[in-house]
This record gives sequence, structure tokens and C-alpha cells, in this order.
Amino acid sequence: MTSTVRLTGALEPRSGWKAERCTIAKSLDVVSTRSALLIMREAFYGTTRFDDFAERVGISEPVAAARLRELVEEGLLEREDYREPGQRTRQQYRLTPKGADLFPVLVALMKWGDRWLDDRGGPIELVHRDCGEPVSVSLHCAAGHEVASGEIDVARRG
Amino acid sequence: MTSTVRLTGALEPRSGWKAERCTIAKSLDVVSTRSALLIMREAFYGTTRFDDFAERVGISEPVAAARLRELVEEGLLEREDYREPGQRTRQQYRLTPKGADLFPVLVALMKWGDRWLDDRGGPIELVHRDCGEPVSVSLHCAAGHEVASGEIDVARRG
DNA sequence: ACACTGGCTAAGGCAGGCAGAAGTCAGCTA
DNA sequence: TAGCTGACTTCTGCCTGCCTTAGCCAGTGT
Repeated sequence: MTSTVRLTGALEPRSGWKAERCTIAKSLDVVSTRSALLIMREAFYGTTRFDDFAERVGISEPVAAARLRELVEEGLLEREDYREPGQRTRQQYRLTPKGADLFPVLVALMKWGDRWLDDRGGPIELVHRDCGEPVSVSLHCAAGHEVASGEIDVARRG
Repeated sequence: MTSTVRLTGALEPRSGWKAERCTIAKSLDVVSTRSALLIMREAFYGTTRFDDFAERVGISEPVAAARLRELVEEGLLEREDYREPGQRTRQQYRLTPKGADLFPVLVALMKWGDRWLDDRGGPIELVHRDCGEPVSVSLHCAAGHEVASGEIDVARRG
């Protein structure tokens, strides 16, 4: 009963290859900092304005400015000008499809923290609006089976 | 068609509360660094020895030592002495249940990178050993519906 | 007795994440 | 015209992550 995956084909043994194109590493190049991921959390909560990001994430304004700029450059957020009647032009940051697609990462982190780092199972709950059932993140195969890490084979693609 | 979740009950409006017990933030306190998550990746690939972690992750030995020590302290890995016949006692690092449970986070990061950061859909593929079907990570509710971030209500627990 | 290997630790230094305080600038409001 | 607000930028400085180089120690092999 191991938790490791099983390497197959050209990937076995592990000592015979380098994880050069590893997309976990590439993803971490984009969102490795705490502030970046917490800004993304806020974006999912509906925050759009500069000051709100800084305050709600609990980071200083210089850091918020730097992180928001990087996230826009990377295409996870987009900055739009908007204008309410009788107001000056303002900016808002909104999730792009690329940014919105990061949601499972945040939920996976939240669920792990709920289970292992909070004595009451976490402060908030996600429910499916249509049916009211709680939402979680899971691994499953295309045939619909729920899968644990120990039941997975890893192969080189293509 | 929004990608944000909908805040409900005491969570609405967002300006009325602080994410103090946020378990995303707590998780990031444990595994916010690139090196920590890549060490966990290697642990899932079956790596157990100090030198192998350092080389395969591509980090220096001092960093590997610091990160492994932290991950053991946090309970994600455990260090065991073992001895092969005719060999001296060695150490190995193995996943604990807490560490193994982090797997969905890594898969979510990998899948996101596969989709958005690699022109060929990622270098490796995960398949369910029993049925040979590809494995992915997804959000779904307890009733089995696949759910997108825009279809989720967030409520305070308890 | 000696070198070798695995698993580290120590010292020095660079780069980047972060905070706090203060300044800038445009445009609306009084 | 003067002030206010939102959205930043600038400056200073700490702290951490990381690198490189070098050294340590225990147990094996020769």
C-alpha cells in the first residue's frame, strides 16, 4: 500500500531522466508566491479593485501592484478601465479563462488545509448552487473511477 | 457567465469580513516554496534519498536539507533509518498520509500547466492502472455533478 | 591506514518578496 | 481653487530562498 505512483516505459527508472518540461515546475514559475495565489483567491471571491486586493489579501500596496502586474502579464487577470456615471475612470481586474482555470488548484489547497491544518474542518464550505450539495476536488479516470495516487501509472505522452 | 463564486449569508458582502482562518493561506504557509512542492513531486515519483531529491529537483544540498527538515517537521514526510545487508545505516524520506493527501494539489498544478504553459499538452500522462483510462482532477458535488467555479455558492461553515 | 560515499552542516553572498512611509497624479466634489 | 479619492510609484530596509564552495562525520571497501 504505497502512495507513490508507478513509473512506466521510458520513465522507469527515475534515475534515467530529468523532469525538464515538468508542468508543475512551470506552473510554480507563474504562481509560486503566497501573494499571487491569495490574489487569485480574492479574484474568485469577486474582488476587482486595487485597494481591495491589497487590504483583503493583507499585503502592502507595492506588493499588490507588482503581483497584479505580473498576473496580468501572464494572462491570469485582465485589467479593464470602467466608468460609473458621475465617476472618473477606474480600473478593475477580472479573471481570464486561464486564471479561472486555476480554481481547482485553490480548492485542492483549501481542502488539504481544511483536513490537516484546521481543527474545525475549515471556515467555509463550497456548495453546488443547483443542488445544494457540498463541492470537493477529486482525482478520477475517464471511466469515472475515483483514483488514489497509489493506483496511478505515469507514462511519457505522445 | 462569471467565473467568480457567489458569497452567501454572513459572507456577503466581501467587504464585511476578513479571511483570517483561510485554509488556503495556511496551506501556503506549509508549502509555498517551489522547492517544497517539487520535493513532494519527487516523493510521489518514489524518490527517497537525500542526494536524489537534491539532484532530481535541481536544488542545492543546503536547500534540500532545509526543505526536507521542514517537511518532516510539518508531518508531510517521515524520515526512517534503514539498512541493507553489508551496507551502513541510511535514511529515507517517505510520504506520510498527510503528505500523500497533497497529491490532488500537484495534479491540479500539473493539469493547469499542461493546458496553459506547454505547447504539447504536457510531457507525461497519468493513467488509472486498473482500467488504463487517463486521470484528471475535477470539481464535483456530492450528488456527482461536475461543477465550475461560477456555479458555486460559498457559505460559512457550522 | 586510507580513500570513498552518503548525508549532511557552515560560511558568504546575491536576488527577490515583503513591509512601512511617503509621494505622485488624474479627475471628481465642495 | 482646494481638497479628496483611487490607483498607483518610490525609497529604504529587513528577511528569506537560493546558490556556490568548502568542510565534517560515520561506516565500507581495499
